[in-house]
Amino acid sequence: MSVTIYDIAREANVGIGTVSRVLNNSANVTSQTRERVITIARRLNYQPHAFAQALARKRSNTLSAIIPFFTNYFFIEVLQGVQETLTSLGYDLIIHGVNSQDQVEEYLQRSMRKGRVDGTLLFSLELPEIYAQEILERKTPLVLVDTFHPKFDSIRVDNTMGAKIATEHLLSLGHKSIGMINANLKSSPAKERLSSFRLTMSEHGISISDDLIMNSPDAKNDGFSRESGYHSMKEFLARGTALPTALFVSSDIQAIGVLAALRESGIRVPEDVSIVSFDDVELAKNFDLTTMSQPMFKMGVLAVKKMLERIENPNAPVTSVDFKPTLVIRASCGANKKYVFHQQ
Amino acid sequence: MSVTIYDIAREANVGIGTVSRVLNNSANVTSQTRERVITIARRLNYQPHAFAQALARKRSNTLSAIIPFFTNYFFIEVLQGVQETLTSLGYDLIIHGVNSQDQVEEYLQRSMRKGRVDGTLLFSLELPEIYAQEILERKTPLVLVDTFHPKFDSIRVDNTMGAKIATEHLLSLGHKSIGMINANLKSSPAKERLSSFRLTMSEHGISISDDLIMNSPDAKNDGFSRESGYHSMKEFLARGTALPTALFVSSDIQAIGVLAALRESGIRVPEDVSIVSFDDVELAKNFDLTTMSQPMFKMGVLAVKKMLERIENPNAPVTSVDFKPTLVIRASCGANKKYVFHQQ
DNA sequence: CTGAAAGCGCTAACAT
DNA sequence: ATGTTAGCGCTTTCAG
Repeated sequence: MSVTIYDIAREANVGIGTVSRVLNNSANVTSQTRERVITIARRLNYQPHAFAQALARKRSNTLSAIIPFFTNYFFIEVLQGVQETLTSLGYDLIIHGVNSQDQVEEYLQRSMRKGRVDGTLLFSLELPEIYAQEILERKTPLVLVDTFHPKFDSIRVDNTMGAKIATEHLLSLGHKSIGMINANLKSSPAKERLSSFRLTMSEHGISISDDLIMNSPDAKNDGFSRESGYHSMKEFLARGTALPTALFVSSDIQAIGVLAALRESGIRVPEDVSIVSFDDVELAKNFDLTTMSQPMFKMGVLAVKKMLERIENPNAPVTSVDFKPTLVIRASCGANKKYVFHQQ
Repeated sequence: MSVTIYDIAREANVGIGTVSRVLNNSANVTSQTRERVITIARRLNYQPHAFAQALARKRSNTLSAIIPFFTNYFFIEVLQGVQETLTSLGYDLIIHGVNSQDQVEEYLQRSMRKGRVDGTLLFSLELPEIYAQEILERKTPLVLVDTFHPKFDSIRVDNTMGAKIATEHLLSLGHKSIGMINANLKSSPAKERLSSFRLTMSEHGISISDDLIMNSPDAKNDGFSRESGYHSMKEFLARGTALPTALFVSSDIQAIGVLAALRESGIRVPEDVSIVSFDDVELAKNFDLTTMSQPMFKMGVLAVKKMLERIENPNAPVTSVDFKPTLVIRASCGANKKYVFHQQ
């Protein structure tokens, strides 16, 4: 079959132990024999067998990521950070795209097959408590991104602050009547963004009636989708409530749907209604969306970093970091005169 | 450490062979002992060690994909097809995102580490001839998606037909002066789309001068990017050539950039210039792009299917399938009155 | 400094 | 039908 260290050992007249040593740069090998082994290995075009290594080392140098896969561009951008960091470290990444919460469990199981991966990254999905226990017992490293559990390392965005900044931006522009198009309240980001919106409004002495708020009933991707935004906006319009002068939308992708729905009704943005959304995915700039920017790439990088630390030191105290989102002003809120949002 | 088949064997008073047999559903086990083993395995919460299995089976049940990762939404949609098919078959997917051709080689190497993966999927990237040889010798299954090599299975889109249909659509709308915003000619899809465009035009008796064609110089993603489209359009405009009445753009993502550049110059679509692009990524509908649709999900599914066949039968003749793209008419070409592309 | 040998956890061929 | 054993390819003691 393939060339193994036995082949090299034979050719070099040394034991496989020695071959292994030079291949792993471990000390105590004459530079003579080292040379010889390396030359032969190269000549034979030797490639180590990853699984055999993993089995012997009890370490696979691969991570898995469980992620609401291609539905939301937010993840793609975080993944990019994960990918690049991992690659530079010689790690591999196994991707498990899930479309619903049920699938999470299956993959959690799979990832936990001992030795399969050194750790797993869970994105934006609630960690079922039953699994939390089991994972803890098995000591499979797990880090959470954009989700939370007290027993595991996590990396999140400060949704409360983000929603506050977004809301205050709108307020500062003179808006008094502000509505919110939200994702599904089952998701914690949606929950947090809503309460912060409410709180901020009330801090400014404005109470908001329920018909100014539209929560998505969608299960798919927890309502963080274009369709969700579109339908929410349609329904909002159908309610007949007076249109607020501004809208806070819980994600860029939804905002794109909102824009479409608005356009169909001949409602202009930002002339008739201002919009600020959340995420700042690459798409956002194509739609000139004013939005709360999250450092997605950096989050990916940090997730990997945390994971590696956890692997090194399984008993270190659990850490949780919150990134602070920043406001990116484009045209959809009407604050930026530079932009021409709609052409004639 | 973790629970192994030895633990189960001991508890069940059987040999590890028997345990292995029931776990693998092989015949010749009393339903009695089968029951017993299964119960114990479940109670102990046994999880097979994937690497040990792979080592013994000489088969890993994982595939790798080398892919110009997050840059182009086309890939994401194909990947979705790959992912879902693989998952349903119990395979894992290791993703290698590359940003340039150089990285391809590194990953090709990595993927070829014997036993690491059962096969690799190469997307849209030229296969260096040196590697082609080596891969053939090593007999690592490789299937190409959106790229081609005579020695390997491949799945592509018929770019020639696609460009022809797109061009003829524009022609049928009465356009005589049609330009093309193309990606980097280093990429074969770009090359094919251009020549087909040229050919089709000349078949209709129209010769096109070079200044109606703009090829991207970008290396990044071979010019299939929003920025590339934006800059190409800007430059096109700067040339001072009379603006054609229609533009064929080599990808949706570029078309989005083109749209932005046009908007900045106050040029309306489709009133001033009609556009048809290529791919039909999900985004396309958000921009009301008329475009050539490629069955991306299906391509992903088929790629996996081909790979599995190749694994089963390494010596089967090489196959190559071409998907036929279809025209999706939206607003950007002005043919569809239903759409209101720009609001007032 | 280096060879030999004992695993890593599992599969599969070989006995019985 | 089931126990035993020999690998799979590599790492890592343990001698020497």
